Parts: sequence; C-alpha cells; structure tokens
Amino acid sequence: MRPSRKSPNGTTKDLPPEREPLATVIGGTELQIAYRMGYVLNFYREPSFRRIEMELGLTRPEIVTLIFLNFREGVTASEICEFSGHLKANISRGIIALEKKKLIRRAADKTDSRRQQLFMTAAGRALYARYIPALRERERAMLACLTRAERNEFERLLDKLAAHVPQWAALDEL
Amino acid sequence: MRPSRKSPNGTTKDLPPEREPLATVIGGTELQIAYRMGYVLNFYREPSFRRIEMELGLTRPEIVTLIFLNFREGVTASEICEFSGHLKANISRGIIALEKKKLIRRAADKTDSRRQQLFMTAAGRALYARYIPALRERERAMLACLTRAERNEFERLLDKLAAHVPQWAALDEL
DNA sequence: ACCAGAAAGTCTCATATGAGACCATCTCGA
DNA sequence: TCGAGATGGTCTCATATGAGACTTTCTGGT
Repeated sequence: MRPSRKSPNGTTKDLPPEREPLATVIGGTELQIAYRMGYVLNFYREPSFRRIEMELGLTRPEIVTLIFLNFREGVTASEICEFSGHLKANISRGIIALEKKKLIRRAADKTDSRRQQLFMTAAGRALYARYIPALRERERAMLACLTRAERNEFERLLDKLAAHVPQWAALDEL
Repeated sequence: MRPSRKSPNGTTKDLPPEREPLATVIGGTELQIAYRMGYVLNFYREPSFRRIEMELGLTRPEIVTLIFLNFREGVTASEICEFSGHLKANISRGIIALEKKKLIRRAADKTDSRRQQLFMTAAGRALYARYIPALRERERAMLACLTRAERNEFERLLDKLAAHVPQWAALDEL
C-alpha cells in the first residue's frame, strides 16, 4: 500500500477501473481544496522523506533544519519551528542530533544568550547535496502536468495563501 | 511555538519586523511550490487535527477513516490507504480501534473474504459531525484571502495535479 | 531598578508511527 | 487443477513524535 504502486514488471500500473470514481469523487462534498492539497502533497513528500530517513539516517526535523540552513545560515531553532510546522521539542532534538553528527555548528547569540545561531558544516552541506536533487526532481514531476502559465498562476496563488497564513493560523478555536 | 500565536490579550500578534523577510524569502531557491504547499497545509491541518486527537481521543488514521466513510460507505482499508497516504498498518490499527469504540462496523466482503467493507454507525456519524465543522470553517478561513475566481482557479489546478498523481507517484526511485 | 510574564531551548513520559514480517485468501498462467 | 505470486489485513518491534513541565534569559511596565 501507499505511494509506491508498481506492478511486478516495474512499470506504472493502470488504476483498476472500479477505483477511478473513488479517486475523482473523493472529498467531493467536504474540504475539497484542503483534501486535494493534502493528497498531492502526501504523494510528493512522504516517499521522498521516508527514503531520506532510511538511507541517510535523518529524522524529519533534521531534514528540514538542513533545508532551512542551506538558504539562510544563522537562523535559530524557533525560526525553524515557526516556518516548518514542527514542534520545538522535535527541532531541538534534531539540532542536538545534527550537531552530534557534525553536520551543523551552534553559536550562542551575542545579543541574546537564550538563542543560538545555527550554521552548516561542510559535511552538512555535502549531505544536503545528496538528497535535495531528488526532492527537486520530484517536485518537477509533480508539476509537470501544468503548463508554464498554470504553474506560475499556481505559485502566485500559493504565495498569496502563504502570506495570509498569520491572519487565520492563530484562530486555534477552530 | 507552532501555529498558535496569540499575544497575552488574545489578539493576533503582529509579526516582528525582523522576521518578515524570512517568511517571504523562505524556499526562494529550492522547492518553492512544494514548500509553500506544505507551509500552508501545515497551518491548516495540524492544529485542527491535534485538537481532534486531544479532545475526541482519535488518532489521525481514525479521523481520516471516518472522513472517508462519511462520503462513501463500504470502502475497504486498502482504499483508505490508497487515498489518504497513511500506511496500511496504521489504518488497520485505526479501524480496529474504531470498531472497538463502536464508531464503525465491519462486514466481510462476500466476493473476497480477505476484504472487509466498512460502515459508520450512528455514533460514528455523530462524532464525525462534531469535528468536521471546525475543519470546514478553517478551510474557509485559509481560502478567504482569495477571490472567488482565484479560488476556482486554485481548485482547478489542484484537481489537475491530483488527477496526474498516479503518473509520477510510482517513481519512487526519486 | 525591579518584578511579572514571555520567550528560547531542553527534558521526560506516554503514545503514534514506520518498517517489515506474517497469515490467509485470491488470481492467473501452465 | 495446481502452484507462484499478488493482495488484504494484522502483528511486533524499534523509533519518532506530541504534550507539557522545567530552566534560563530577556523584556516592558511601573
């Protein structure tokens, strides 16, 4: 079960005919958009992340911490929490583990000694370089069915949604 | 940390100025679209699901199983796996737990005694009715920043992406 | 300058999860 | 009709995770 669906010969399997309606109707009455986002994202992200976990021995918080550090060094644990959606306890554990593996380096923030800035090591960068291409390639495959114009529009809409997250994310009464 | 961001008085807090650039640039170099999808979806889904887990004592596989059964009774565990992205072991556990709580009912499939069709009980329907409105409302809030036209277009693009998932999801070499 | 409260990060404990073995049943080709 | 392989579902074990307590440091109002 799950994302990997290969027939014995390794080629993609045709969906059994009786299953099609389920695929198309699913979520038809409730949570249409949210359901579809989750559906697509799951198939994009889970297999890749599981693979990284198994092959490189990283946990999810460790993976995303390296992703964050790759594009901005010096961020703190709480910033990673803020934008990754992981709980701070898990990011904390991940950071401790990454440091133990010499993949990142920690430095106390001069202006606020509670904080610690994080930096990648060469080893960290090398490990990151080993798993990011597959993620990029898989993102490309996910989006391949859209035209360039559609992709741009999709990205624009996602940007808009992302920008407005703070306006409703705090409504945890819902 | 995490989705809930309330200031002491309970109103939404303005983002600290130095954090804004991080939010906007994040994912700017890699996985732009996938990152944003994950970001938005996390803030939509996690708080709601955590809340349901805590208040109603359901696990995630149990939650999604009820959601699936709500709109189509008689589905099997493997169909739920197929479309929910959960591992079959977890769905299996969830189903066993749901039956134990009398929220669903199982019936052996006449034509294939390996399979078992699943049905909601009145209690299951009642419990579902207790948590789905919050999810609906939260989806509405998430999408509130889009115009109606944009929402339609977003949904159309998601449909297209979802329909093409089978074409690339099997590529687990990536 | 002080104190109450917020924030950063770490820790503990119980639980949910992922991986994969396992059994029973079904399917399909020889 | 038989047997090999696929499929549906369950189980076990190790691990990752969520909740929340706790410590230390910072901040803002008085």
